Amino acid sequence: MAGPTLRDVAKRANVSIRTVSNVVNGYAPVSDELRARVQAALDELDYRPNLIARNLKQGRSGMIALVVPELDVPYFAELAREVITAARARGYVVMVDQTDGDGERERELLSRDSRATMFDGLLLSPLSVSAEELRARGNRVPIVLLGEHIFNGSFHHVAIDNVAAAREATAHLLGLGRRRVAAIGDQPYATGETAQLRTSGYRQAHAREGLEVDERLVVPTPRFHRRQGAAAMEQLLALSEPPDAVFCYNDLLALGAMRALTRAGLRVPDDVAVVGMDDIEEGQYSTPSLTTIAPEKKEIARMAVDVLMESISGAARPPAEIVVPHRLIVRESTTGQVPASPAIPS
Amino acid sequence: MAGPTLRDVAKRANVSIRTVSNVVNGYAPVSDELRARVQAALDELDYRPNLIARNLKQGRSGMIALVVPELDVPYFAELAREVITAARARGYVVMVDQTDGDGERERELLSRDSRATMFDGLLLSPLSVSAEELRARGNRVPIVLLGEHIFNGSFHHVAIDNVAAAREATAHLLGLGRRRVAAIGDQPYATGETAQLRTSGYRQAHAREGLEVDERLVVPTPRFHRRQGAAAMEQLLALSEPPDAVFCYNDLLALGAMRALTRAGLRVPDDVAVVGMDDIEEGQYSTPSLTTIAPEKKEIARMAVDVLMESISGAARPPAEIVVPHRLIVRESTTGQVPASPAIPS
DNA sequence: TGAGGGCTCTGCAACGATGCAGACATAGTG
DNA sequence: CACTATGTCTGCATCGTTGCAGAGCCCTCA
Repeated sequence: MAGPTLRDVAKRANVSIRTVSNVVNGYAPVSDELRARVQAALDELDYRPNLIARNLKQGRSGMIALVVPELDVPYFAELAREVITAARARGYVVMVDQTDGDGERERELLSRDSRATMFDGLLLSPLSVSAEELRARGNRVPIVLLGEHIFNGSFHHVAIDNVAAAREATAHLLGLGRRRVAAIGDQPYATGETAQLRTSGYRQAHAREGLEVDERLVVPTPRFHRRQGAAAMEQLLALSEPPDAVFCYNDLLALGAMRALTRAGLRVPDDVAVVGMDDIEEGQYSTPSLTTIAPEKKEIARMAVDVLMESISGAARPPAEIVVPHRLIVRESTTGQVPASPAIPS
Repeated sequence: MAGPTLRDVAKRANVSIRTVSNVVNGYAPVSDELRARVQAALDELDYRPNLIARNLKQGRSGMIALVVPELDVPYFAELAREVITAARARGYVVMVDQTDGDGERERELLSRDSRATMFDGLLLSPLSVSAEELRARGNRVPIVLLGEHIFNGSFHHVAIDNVAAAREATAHLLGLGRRRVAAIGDQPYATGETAQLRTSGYRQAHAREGLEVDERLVVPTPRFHRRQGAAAMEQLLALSEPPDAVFCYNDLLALGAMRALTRAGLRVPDDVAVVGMDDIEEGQYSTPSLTTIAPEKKEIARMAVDVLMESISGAARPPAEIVVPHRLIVRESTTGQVPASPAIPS
């Protein structure tokens, strides 16, 4: 099982271990003749460096960890993809773990014998654990938070402007003349403030138009899956005055809501217009396709990895609050117009 | 940056390094008094074991790597989720990497200085690299293949019975009285044989009914995304005698195909019935919901991790060909019937 | 009383690699 | 020709941990 070590190669080539190491790494100058001899030995034994040993010696592992609630939620899958790509570009590999939004699981990360110490840095997308808690457990590993708004600024943090994004999404619906615009996804009691920020944007959009928010149209959901979107939509349809538009706090909720609408025999957007957030690929292919707020996922990943790398190299910058651009992408679920061409979204 | 080591704790508690190690690991018996003293020192310094050093000493890293083509393809995201969960249950963490189906990237894995040596085992879902190649590069790390059929049996391999699954899917359509059943996703020239197995099942189903396959209805696609599904469907619709049903080699192709059908003003399943494969969650919520072949993803992940763990512990079993169950899930895209209740799929 | 046996605790070596300082030979310089 | 610079190559120490062998010590029992 155990492969040959530098020692084995050295013995075979009749040189010192150090010289073999030099050849492997191309470090110090080595005469052509010796290099050839060592290389031959390397090839014959099919030497592979033991990266664990190298890591120990060098004090870094070349690995970062990405912790998300659920990897099979498209937004996180797409984000993970970008993070892995960005990390690779910097010579890092990414360990991915999931917490299922379970606070316990998130806290485990910070516990004494968590594997966290194996990584040079952590990218966290926390749901339950507050920044306070994170800070309290003085972790030695640099951390960058993704997508959660943390007021006290203890950590680097990368996200879109949630208030503005929600405001624009809602304004889009109001701009279409809809007057009973519902919101699906509020989480008034959650530790994570993202949902609250979105609700706040939703309210701002109404305020700017001088409109009142009908509180019955603001539906909280414990999670952000299709299932909850459908359930919330059914609840809204049961109202005496159902909504004529819905702003959902993510695309999955929106897709669930659309499904419920279709089942109820209602047409989207004719009867009810729907907007989501995240711009997951699925929304481009749904029927109807989904109007949404698109965060620059590539940018989020790139910035997060960049900032993390910086922290790893020891730059003791004060925690940065990094805001990544987003934009509204209008599709059929609000305008009902099939784009001229191409027929297939890229 | 560097935290306290066993040495630091030992100095502080005035004991040997070895004793601190014993306390940390609960190994040898340590008197209550000493244990308390050491524990105090551990707490005061907030000691965290250096897992890299531990790994080096123990010769194992507690990490496996999962390599998939694209993490943002729902099937792989869902699979990754299960793999991570299964691995965690066995005390392992999972490094995830993507190859984008790029043969180069897959081969990189096997190259001399790939990080592969850092892991105790590899779970591979290869697209381009053949088993031959994998075997040729004698990697020292145990490997389990996912979802590719490898005839020569050089590696452990976990997958569903692709031929049977495709046959059942096609038989379902034929059983509904459809007579022009198309197939989207053939890859006659691909190294990976999965597509070919599915085509073979598709043909078997026809043969069993004594039906001829119209070769124009078998549409190859370079990849398995929504985009290719839509394109293939458009191509099929342009035929003088378009199909009345389609078997797509995965759900994404099917969703793309449905999208193209809807755009073309056709009704699913009335005009064209659609079946996919993979049972990704999206198919439950699409309009119409998608009939599909559901592989036991949990089981695939569990088996793959189990077999890998076994190889890691040195069991030199001959490469196992593990077949995981699948089943046909009938939804609206073929029967057109909205299930009575519940309205929301679980 | 003294050999034997637990119980605690310790020190050394090792995992496989790299940093560093220097050895040795050769070449260059005044 | 002595002396320094240069180019190659080597050995030792080290990263932080654990395996192993054994050192004391106290107790038991013949």
